[in-house]
Amino acid sequence: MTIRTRFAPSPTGYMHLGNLRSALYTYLFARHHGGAFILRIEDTDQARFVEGAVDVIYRTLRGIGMEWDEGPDVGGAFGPYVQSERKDMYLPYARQLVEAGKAYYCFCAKEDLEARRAEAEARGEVWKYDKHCKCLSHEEVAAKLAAGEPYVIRQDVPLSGEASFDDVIYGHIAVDCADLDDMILIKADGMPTYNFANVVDDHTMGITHVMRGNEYLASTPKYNLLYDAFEWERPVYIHMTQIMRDAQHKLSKRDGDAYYEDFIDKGYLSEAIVNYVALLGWNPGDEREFFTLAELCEAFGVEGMSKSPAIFDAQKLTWMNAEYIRRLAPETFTVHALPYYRSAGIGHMDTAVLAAILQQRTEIFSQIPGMVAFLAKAEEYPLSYFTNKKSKTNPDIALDVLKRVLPELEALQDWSIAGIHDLLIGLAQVWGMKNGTLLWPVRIALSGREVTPGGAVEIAYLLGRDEALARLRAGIAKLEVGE
RNA sequence: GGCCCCUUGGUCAAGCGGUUAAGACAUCGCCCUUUCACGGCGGUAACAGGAGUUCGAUUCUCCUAGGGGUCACCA
Repeated sequence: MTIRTRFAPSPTGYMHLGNLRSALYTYLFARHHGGAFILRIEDTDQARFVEGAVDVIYRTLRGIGMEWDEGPDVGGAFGPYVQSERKDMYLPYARQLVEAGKAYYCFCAKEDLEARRAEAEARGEVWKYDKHCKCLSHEEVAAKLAAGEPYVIRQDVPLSGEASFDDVIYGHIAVDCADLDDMILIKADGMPTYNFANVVDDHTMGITHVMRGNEYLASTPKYNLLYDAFEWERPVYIHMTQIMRDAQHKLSKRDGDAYYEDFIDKGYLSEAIVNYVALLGWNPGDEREFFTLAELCEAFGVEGMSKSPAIFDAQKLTWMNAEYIRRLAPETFTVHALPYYRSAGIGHMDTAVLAAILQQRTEIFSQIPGMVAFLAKAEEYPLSYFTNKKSKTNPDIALDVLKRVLPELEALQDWSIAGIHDLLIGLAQVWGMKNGTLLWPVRIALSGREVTPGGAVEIAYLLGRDEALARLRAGIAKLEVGE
C-alpha cells in the first residue's frame, strides 16, 4: 500500500508556525515512506476566507521545498483539491447514511436548541442533542421535507457502547458513546460541516494516514463511527502536539511572532526556521541537530515524535539561525546582508571585509544596521571610552598615542587591511607597548563605540583614508579639550 | 463541570526495570584575543506528589495535583 498523507489548511492568512510544522511532519512522513503528499484547501467557511491566502500557502511551502504531489494547482486523480469545489459531493453521502439508518434529518430550530441547551445547563447538566427528530416517522420527515422546512442532517451515535481507536502516538483512545453528541453532518445551507467534509474528503482522496493537531483527539472516535457507518476502511491516525508560547498558552496569532513570515522579515533564514521547528516535538534519536530538508526526510519517523506539547524557544531559534549564518559562504552572506547594508548607508563598502567582520557576529540579519551605523556616520561618545584597564589606556595615554599614530597613518601609502595592520602592529612593537594600548584608542576614535564589529584595522580600512584620518583628528581635538 | 490527553533541569530533549539520569539552548566561570563576537575548557541546574508491583522504579499500575484539549449549523 502506498502511503498518502495530506495537509489541509484553511486559507485564512499567513502561515502559522504550528501549521508549518504540521505540514512539515506530514510531508516528511510521506517522503520518508516513499508516499504521496497531497495539498487540499479547506475553504468551506467563506466568511473567514482571506484574499491571497492560498498563494501564501503555495509560496511558503514551495519556498521551503515541500512540493506536493497532488493539489489545486498541480492536479491529480482525486480532485478537485479545493473543498468549495467539492461541495456537491457531500449531501449524497449524508443521504446514504440516512438510508442506512446511521444518520437522520433534524428540523429543530436553532433557537429551540439553544433554549433547551440553556435549560440543561441551568440544571447543571451537560447538553447533548436529545435525538428529538430521530423519533420522527418517515411520513413526518417526508412531509416536512416536501413543505420545504429547513433541516440539517445529524449523525446517529449509539446511546451506549464504546467508540475507540488506536493513535500511533497516543495509543488506545476510548470514549463512551454516551458522551458523544449527534454531530451535524450537513448544515441548513446544504454545506457539510468541517468534520463531515474531512471524513468524506480523506476517504475519497485515499488518504491512508491522517496527521493533524491533537485538538481532534477526543473527536476522532466520532469520525470513526462515520467510517464504520460507511463501511470504509479507517485511516491510521497520527495526532500531533501543539507548539506552545508558554505552559499555558499555545503560540497564537496575537503573540505577533507566531508566523513564518514574521521571522523571515526579521532576517531569519528559512532553513533555520524549518530545522528548528522540526526539532520542536521530534527528535532523530541521535545527537544530530542540523538537518537539510532532504536529511529530515531520511531521518523522520513517528517514533521520535513527542506526545507532550513543546514550548517555542525564540532564543534557541536565534542560536540556530546564527549557526546557519556562520556556515554560509561569504558571498551568500553578502546576498542576504546587502539590503541591510544599503539601509544602513554602507552599501558602497567592501563586502568581503564586511562579511569578514559581521558574519560571526550576526544572529539575525536585521541586527546589521545597528551594528554598523557608526560606519556611515560618526557618533557622539564620552571620553570615558578611552579608558580601558586591560589595554592599559586612559584619555592621557590615548591622546599621546593618537598624536603619534596620526602622522604615520597620514604617510601610509597602502591603505589596505594588510597595510594598516602591519603599520599599526609594527608601531606598537617599536614603541614597546601592548597592541591593545595602541589599538584601543584608535578604534574608539574611529568608531565612537566601546563595542564594535571588527577592530581598529578593519574599521580604518572600511572608513577610507579621508574619513578615518578626520575621525582621528576629531578624537585628538576632543581629548585636548578634555570633554 | 463531563470526557480525552499530557507531566525528566528555565527551554528543547535522551531514557523504554539496574545509568555517576545523555546532549543542545540559556546561564555562570576560565582561556584565547585588538573591543565585542566566534572558538576552546569547565560549573550550576531535572525525574510533580503519594501509594502499590518488584530484589530493584525516571521507566509498569492506581490515586492526587497541575496543565492542555474538547464539548458549535467554526474550521
